[in-house]
Amino acid sequence: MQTNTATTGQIDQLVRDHLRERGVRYTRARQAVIKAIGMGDGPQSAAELHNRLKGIVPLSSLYRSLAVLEASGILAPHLGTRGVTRYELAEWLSGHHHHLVCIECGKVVDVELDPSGEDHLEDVVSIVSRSAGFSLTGHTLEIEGQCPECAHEAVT
Amino acid sequence: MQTNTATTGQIDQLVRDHLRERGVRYTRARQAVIKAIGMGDGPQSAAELHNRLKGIVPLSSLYRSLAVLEASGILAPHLGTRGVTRYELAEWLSGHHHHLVCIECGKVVDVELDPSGEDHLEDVVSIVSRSAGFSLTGHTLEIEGQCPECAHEAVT
DNA sequence: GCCGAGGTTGAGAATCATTCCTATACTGGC
DNA sequence: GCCAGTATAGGAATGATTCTCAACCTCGGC
Repeated sequence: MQTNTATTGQIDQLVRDHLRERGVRYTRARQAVIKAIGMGDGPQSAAELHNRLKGIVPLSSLYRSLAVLEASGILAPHLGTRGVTRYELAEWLSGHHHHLVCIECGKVVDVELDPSGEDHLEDVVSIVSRSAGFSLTGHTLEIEGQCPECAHEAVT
Repeated sequence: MQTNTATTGQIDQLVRDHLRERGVRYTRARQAVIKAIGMGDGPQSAAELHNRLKGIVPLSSLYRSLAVLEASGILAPHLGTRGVTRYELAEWLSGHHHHLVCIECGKVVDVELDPSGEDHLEDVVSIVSRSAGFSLTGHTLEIEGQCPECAHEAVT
């Protein structure tokens, strides 16, 4: 579930416009990638996407499309589970959110904070980054735990 | 800089005791790894550590030591820049902290929040994870931005 | 409708981090 | 000092990702 409830079609249009503005083509492969990403309910790895797009987009093209879309600000990478990069729609498409990451299976679930929590967080973030001399571009709260399925298995 | 100012020697002793309790040997290679990690001021990758330990600990042993120390709760992995896992001392050795990550060069700097910010954050985290059915094990705030060096280069 | 420039694709090779395998070396308890 | 259980070195194997290069499309100009 995306935290914004834009439909696949709406997102497709937003992406199309955004790319046109920047003079980047929205080719068939890229459209397929966006669609596949919209189908999951959290960041997805290249392997997972390749699976969905089997026979449509070869792996090398898939990686290239991901790189282009990331460079154009459409996708955001999430470096979660060991060794694999998962991609999701950038925040301006999916809404600002944070991640619950399962330490067992690597599953990532998007969550939103309530407005007051988010405001507070942003204050803290900006103070901290300023004091370290960093020019701030974003933040994510990564919450680690066991997802319900893994917690259950651990008991059995 | 570690946020706790335990000396290398103190940490070494804490690690030694912790491992003994769990019946894990504190071999020369593992000691070297701990020392090398204590020398950096943020999480370090296997390659960086291998560089420091050139000729002392071969790569395969280094990885094995990292795995053992992680499993024993001495080290914590940080999956930062694309494709590389960086290790740092676990929080009970280095203090609870968050990360400022440079989006250009991948450098990671540890930061602590002030107590009220941290308290607030913990409340938020526990509410969110409970509502998703996750059993909470930890959290980190990842703040992204440009470090002073990279920001400066961008200007030049 | 045709052309050329430049971006894009496909397929496989190459690279990089990490893990696995196996023979050898060490350690602690007896 | 010997044994069983661990740990190590070093190289091969794996898996994700990136690169290379020839063939292919696409867009704007004619």
